[in-house]
Amino acid sequence: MQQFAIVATHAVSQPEQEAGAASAVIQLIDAHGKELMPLVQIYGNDLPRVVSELEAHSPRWVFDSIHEWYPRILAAGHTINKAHDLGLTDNILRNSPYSLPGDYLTVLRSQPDPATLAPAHLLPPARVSEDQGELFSEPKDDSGALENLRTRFLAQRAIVGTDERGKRLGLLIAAESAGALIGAEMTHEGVPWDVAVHQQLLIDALGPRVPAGVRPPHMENLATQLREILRAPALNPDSPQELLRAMNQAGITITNTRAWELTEIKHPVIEPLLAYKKIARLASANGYAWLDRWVNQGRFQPEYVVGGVITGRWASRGGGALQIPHQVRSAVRADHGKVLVVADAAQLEPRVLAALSRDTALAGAARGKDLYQGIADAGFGGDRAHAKLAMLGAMYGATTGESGRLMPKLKSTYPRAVGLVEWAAQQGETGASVASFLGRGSGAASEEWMRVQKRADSEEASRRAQSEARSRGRFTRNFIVQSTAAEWALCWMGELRRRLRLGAAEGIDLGQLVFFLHDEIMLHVPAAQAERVVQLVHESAHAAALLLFGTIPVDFPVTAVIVQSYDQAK
DNA sequence: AACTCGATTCAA
DNA sequence: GATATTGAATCGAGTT
Repeated sequence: MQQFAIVATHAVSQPEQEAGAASAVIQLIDAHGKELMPLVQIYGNDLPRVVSELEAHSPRWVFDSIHEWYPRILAAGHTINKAHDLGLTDNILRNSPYSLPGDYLTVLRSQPDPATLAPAHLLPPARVSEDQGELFSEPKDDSGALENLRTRFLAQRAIVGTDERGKRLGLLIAAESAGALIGAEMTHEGVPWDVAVHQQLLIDALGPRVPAGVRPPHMENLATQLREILRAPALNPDSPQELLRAMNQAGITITNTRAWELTEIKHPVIEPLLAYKKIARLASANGYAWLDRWVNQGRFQPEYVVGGVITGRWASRGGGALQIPHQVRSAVRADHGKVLVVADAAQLEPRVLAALSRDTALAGAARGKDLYQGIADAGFGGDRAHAKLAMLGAMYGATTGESGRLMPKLKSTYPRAVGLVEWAAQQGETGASVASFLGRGSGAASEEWMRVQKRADSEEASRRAQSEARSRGRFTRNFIVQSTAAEWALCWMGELRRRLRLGAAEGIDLGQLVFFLHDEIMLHVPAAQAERVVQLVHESAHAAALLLFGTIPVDFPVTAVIVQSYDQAK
């Protein structure tokens, strides 16, 4: 029998707390909400220990926010197996076309911000606290209280159906919550970061360390060169405005100072300028300040914001985890006796499109390891670059240029796949919403957007409406692919975590997931287990596709390599 | 002093 | 080639 353990803060007044009242409570219930044992009271910081003991019942832990609760359990050295995140689930249910209609959905949709409170009419009357007159008492907030969480949990379960759509939605909710567990665990572990290696590469690129606020030696040298070449003795090359002005005065006709535009220009200033920009970026984004701030005791520990992107991709906080430049990846090094297993899904999004659209021709092209070569051989005269350009253009909504010109050819070769993204774009342009395979909704168009569409009364307004419609079309076009790819990645990681834990249960330390980025994962693994983990990574990818789509003729290959440092991967 | 916004560059 | 999705972070420069 499935059991659920609801963890709630025990909302008590200040005097009660000082008198030694419980800080949290745990209620164990079955799927119908029936209580299975008396409330467990938690005192002080005893939560991790109690959770760890109750884990023997293998319940699904219900939290208002895994992100808020799980780190303190991890910090105490414990982990949990399964969980349900009420906040993340609310966010999914609010936008999903698969949520069953009813009071709870109505309430969710009436709250534009993430819900933290159960709808009042679904709750028992609030207990009136006796210390309302207290001048210095905190305002009462029952959002984390047990009855509230229990009601929300049961209401959420009630609007997930048992048909195909309900099953998909249920899988999405389980995967999202598993993702939240994994995110917290990865933050806890951290990416192994060799500070000495990083410092050395900074010295190589920038010169010896100087105090904050002083320009590093190699940058200063280049700045001097730039000032001489441009005859602008006071130039601060860190200011795009100053730089633009100085370059214009030197007779270089440009309108911006973006690196990729500068590469086109022939002028003696370009080479040192590009060199300056490159190391300036390193110094400001991943220099000494970054190391001091974000790497502690050999670990980079960014926070992951699960579901932080509308498409279901993760966002991150702290240290720019979504953009670790290749330049510094040699500093990501396994501890002694360990290795990194770095894996990524090969051309995930077009494969997802093949699965979504049931396009057997595209599935055929995806049969091999290299999907773009498959497309190239099927209709682009073996020209892989063109095939890739066309495919990306279809998924992003390119209309002009090379990519736009290749579209008719792509559409005639893969009518179902291209037809699907075009349908999604059309939906978006009319203000409708679209959804991922598992039912994550894109959200309806904003009222402001609708207003702009309706107005369109002048030439100018009409142009703007057109442009915004197309822009929203590109968003929904990409949404169906990106969001479903994110779901595949969640399932992949979830399956992998399950297998790693099975190993751990048998007393074998298979290492930990330490990093995730859209379609790429990194594990920190005891060297002796590396081959086995690589196996599990492949197995999990296969299992994820099966879990998501069932048996379909689309492959989802992953590449997994065993390396000592991150720069050795691909 | 604290905030916001645009420009830029990095990632998938 | 020049074009299209989603993000984070820093800086300068302007605002409150």
